[in-house]
Amino acid sequence: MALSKATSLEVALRAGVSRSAVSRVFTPGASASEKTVEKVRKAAEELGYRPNILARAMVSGRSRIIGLVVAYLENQFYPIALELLSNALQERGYHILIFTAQNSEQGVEKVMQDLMDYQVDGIIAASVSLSSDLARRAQNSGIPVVLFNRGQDGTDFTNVTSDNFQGGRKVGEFLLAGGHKKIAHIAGWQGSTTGRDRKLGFLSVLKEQGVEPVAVVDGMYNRDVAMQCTRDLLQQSEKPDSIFVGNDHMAFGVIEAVRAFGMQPGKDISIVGYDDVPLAGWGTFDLTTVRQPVNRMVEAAVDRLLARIDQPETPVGSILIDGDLILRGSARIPEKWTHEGL
Amino acid sequence: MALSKATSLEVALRAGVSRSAVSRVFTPGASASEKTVEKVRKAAEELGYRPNILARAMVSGRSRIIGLVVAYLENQFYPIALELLSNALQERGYHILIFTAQNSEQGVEKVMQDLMDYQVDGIIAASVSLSSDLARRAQNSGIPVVLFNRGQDGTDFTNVTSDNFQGGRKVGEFLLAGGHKKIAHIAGWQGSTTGRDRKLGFLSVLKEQGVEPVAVVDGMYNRDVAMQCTRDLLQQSEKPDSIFVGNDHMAFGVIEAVRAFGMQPGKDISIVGYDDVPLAGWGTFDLTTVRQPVNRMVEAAVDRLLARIDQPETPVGSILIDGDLILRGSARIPEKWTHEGL
DNA sequence: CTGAAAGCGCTTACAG
DNA sequence: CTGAAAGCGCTTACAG
Repeated sequence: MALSKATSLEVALRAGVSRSAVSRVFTPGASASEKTVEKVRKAAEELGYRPNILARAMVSGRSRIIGLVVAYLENQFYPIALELLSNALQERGYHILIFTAQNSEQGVEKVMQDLMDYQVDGIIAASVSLSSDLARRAQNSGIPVVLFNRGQDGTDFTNVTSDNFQGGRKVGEFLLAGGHKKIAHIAGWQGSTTGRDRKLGFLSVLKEQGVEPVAVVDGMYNRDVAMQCTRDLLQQSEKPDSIFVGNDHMAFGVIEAVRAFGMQPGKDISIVGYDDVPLAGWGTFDLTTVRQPVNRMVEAAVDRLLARIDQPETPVGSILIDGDLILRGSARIPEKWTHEGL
Repeated sequence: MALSKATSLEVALRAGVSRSAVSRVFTPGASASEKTVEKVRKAAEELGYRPNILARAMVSGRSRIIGLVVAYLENQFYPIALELLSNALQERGYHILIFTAQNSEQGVEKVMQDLMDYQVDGIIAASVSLSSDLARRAQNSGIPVVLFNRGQDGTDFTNVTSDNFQGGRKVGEFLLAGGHKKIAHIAGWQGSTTGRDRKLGFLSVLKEQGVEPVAVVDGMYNRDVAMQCTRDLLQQSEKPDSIFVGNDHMAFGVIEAVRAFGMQPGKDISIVGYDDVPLAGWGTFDLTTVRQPVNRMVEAAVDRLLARIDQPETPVGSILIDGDLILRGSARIPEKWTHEGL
């Protein structure tokens, strides 16, 4: 009944030991005799006692709280990642405190303050549009940071991404092998490394094979922008026979725009995305796309973050995770390819 | 530089006042002379001081943390709600700690313990499948709870939902006015009040007008189940000319299944959903649906929760928010209706 | 292994 | 309005 109202002192009294003993029983790795452990556990159970994490945080300097900075949950990739991150962290005894970032400079400032006010043990920044300023400032304050699905030009931070350059290359090879001649690219936001790397990888293949893209534009990771780009492309004299789109979220809009022109993806034109969010697998879109292995990305991010929390000396570093091209119906598949991927 | 490392004592020393004075300056509503405020603010600024929320929480008993229990972020309604809830709470000086619920009984138990360990000031339960057990136990421990998008048979809790019964009625009236004769319902999970109320409202209208539905099945809020139900319905001798689906997430699957039969929603058959998530507005689905006014639901939920935190005596109660039927292309629109809704 | 004591950073009656 | 003191619930050296 008196759930979580009991304090360690009350437990100590009932168990006939000191508060120190109670604390030790609830501290993994601390030494206590079998007898003590038993007495304390019994008393704790009867009183419904659980250590107050906040009090523990004060003295230990560990809040067991990870700040997650996100924005733009409309792109399905992020909620999925959030759910997996939360699960993984919960299993390790941490929880996620959400910080929704406003993009203004003021916003970054505010988020940074909030993050520090709550004494988070670490930060996962999963917002592509987030100023890397935030990461730098957290780092300066000694708070470990992991950039999730967001690269970094310098080498100051730990970041976890899929291998965007290689992913872009896979799409290039796929489209060329499929005999496409008029290839366009509606890129991810060029202010982000993900957008740039995918583009760079993609274009590097075209260049090697001597193919000049008919168009390369910035879709800004924005659905409306991507749709408008598509309409523009389809009205050109030199219509593309294929479009590589910087992420799935935009690609769904591109498919919609293509259909509005009476064209059928996979038949009249090939569309390829990036992410492989669940929607991509729906028959409605049936989108060929490069899979970002969210599970492994989450695992890596959590591993690294907790490692840096436990041992601040752990070196930072970029983690690149390989992602497969998933073949579906939205793009013509080269005859000699099996359905097993590359 | 020494961000957030400074303590109130250091600020006090530098400002030439006591720790109490510093505390008062940072406590809204506490009394301090203009002079003191000025001196303290200056010293704090120079030291980069900010009160430690965890320490404050210990003595004040207020953590400024709200536990949000969610699951199934694949249904777009939830991430959208999460983002809005987080924004609204941040504005009021609170933050969301995420608890992803596993559905097992063990899971509920674990979530409950975690929630209490972190001393959350309040709980928002936005998981339809969450055992109301959790809500009850939190309540017993004196933690205010708001059920979001989830009703409650008793009247013990504060819950915020759209007016699901009326919403169901609107769909019924709409389909009948459109001249539909063979009406089917793939309902939301019947273990939830949302699923039940929508169905009840819907069927009440049919009954009033003496129309017997051709089928009423439980779609479980599961896309695959809904698709299978659809296939079954379309293979019956008495095919439906319209289907009311318990939420948008299932409706997208229903539309897909319908198209796979070579039928066109809005022409060969009318499909109506519930929620009006962003996807519903995409041309690809163009789904007629009842809008759940997430903004207002979030506002109400936050208002009520914070009210109960500040004044535990605040009575609980159900809040019903009216939602409009949004007319789009997936269902035949009665001739006499304008496009302005009901 | 165990307990007494100090301390984490803050707020809140209590006097003045 | 202001400061000294006590205390929030816990952990961690320090002796024993």
